[in-house]
Amino acid sequence: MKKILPFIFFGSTNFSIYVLKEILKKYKPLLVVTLPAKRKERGLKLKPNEVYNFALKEKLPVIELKEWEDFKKEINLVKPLMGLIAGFGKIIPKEIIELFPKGILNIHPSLLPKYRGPSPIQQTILNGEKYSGITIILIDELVDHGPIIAQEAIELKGNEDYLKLEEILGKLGGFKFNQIIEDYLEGKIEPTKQDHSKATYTKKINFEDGYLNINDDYEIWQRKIRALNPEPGTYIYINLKGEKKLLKIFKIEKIDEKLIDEKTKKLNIGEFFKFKNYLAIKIKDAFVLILELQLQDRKKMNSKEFLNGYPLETFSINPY
RNA sequence: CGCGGGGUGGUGGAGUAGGACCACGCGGGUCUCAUAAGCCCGAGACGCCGGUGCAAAUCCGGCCCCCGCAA
Repeated sequence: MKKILPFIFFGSTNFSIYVLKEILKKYKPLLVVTLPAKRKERGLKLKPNEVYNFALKEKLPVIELKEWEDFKKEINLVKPLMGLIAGFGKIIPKEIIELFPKGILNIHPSLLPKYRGPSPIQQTILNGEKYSGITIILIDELVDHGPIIAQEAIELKGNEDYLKLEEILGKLGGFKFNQIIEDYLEGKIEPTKQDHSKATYTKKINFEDGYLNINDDYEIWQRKIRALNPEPGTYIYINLKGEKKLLKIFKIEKIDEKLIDEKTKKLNIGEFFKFKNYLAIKIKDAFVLILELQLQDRKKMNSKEFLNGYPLETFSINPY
């Protein structure tokens, strides 16, 4: 039987859902708080909020946070002992934190103090880290800065993509929370200060970060592709019938040089060629087989299909 | 009403008024010791509704769907 823990859960991303799902195996929150559905994407349509829908499906009380003032009233009604944030996306003001007797915990998908900020998962992959993990902290007024309650590391295989790592860390975060929360509430865990001198920060990922440069190493390409899909995507530019077009790249493989014929070996960086009917390109230190791609305005497809419609001689690299 | 691109045989594309074309795939045949090879033959398509025209994939209006960017 699920135990009701007197806490409020704050979350608004897929990471939040993974965490919450795991917690629900053992506990139920008093309330789920998420950010209001925003008008976004093509046509600025109202995009349904995943966490909100998830909470409804699980029959959990859920509200959308609009004004902090209104939220204060909600707190007075619910009377939570503590809060838990996992992928919320909004900074909680000090005066709100103070309304929770046991404070607000945050499950952050990195080994703090490394990778504070908005894109810890992406940065972990981009930097080719061997380890990742989650940290549960007690929040203070600064972002990802509060003392550590618990931490759990995992070893990375080196082939995780963003979605996979988000899932792994989300589940791990929820699991760890379940393990320690009763001890925490009973005062058996003493929070330890982060070593702020070792802190590193991540920034918001933007579209430009997904650009794949033909003068970069294969390793960089492959990390970017794993870290930055599906959002914001990784891409190169090509000239197609006299026009510059965006070409998104979703899946690549390094071609074993032993399988490359003499003629292909002489290609310059940035030249395309055909390998086993798939599209391939020479970059700085490798011959790269492009498996899945998407031309601007068209659907995602494999490069065999792409070459049916756009033979090799109809396009070339546009190096920015 | 954020900006923009697009819906053509099974797949990817070309085609802005008058014989619907190309590549891959598929079926049949043929060549080969053999082949995801080559050659020959073949089936198969213009998102939906309406309008203008002698004539519409192509022009006009409405609808549906897909996609890139931006936020």
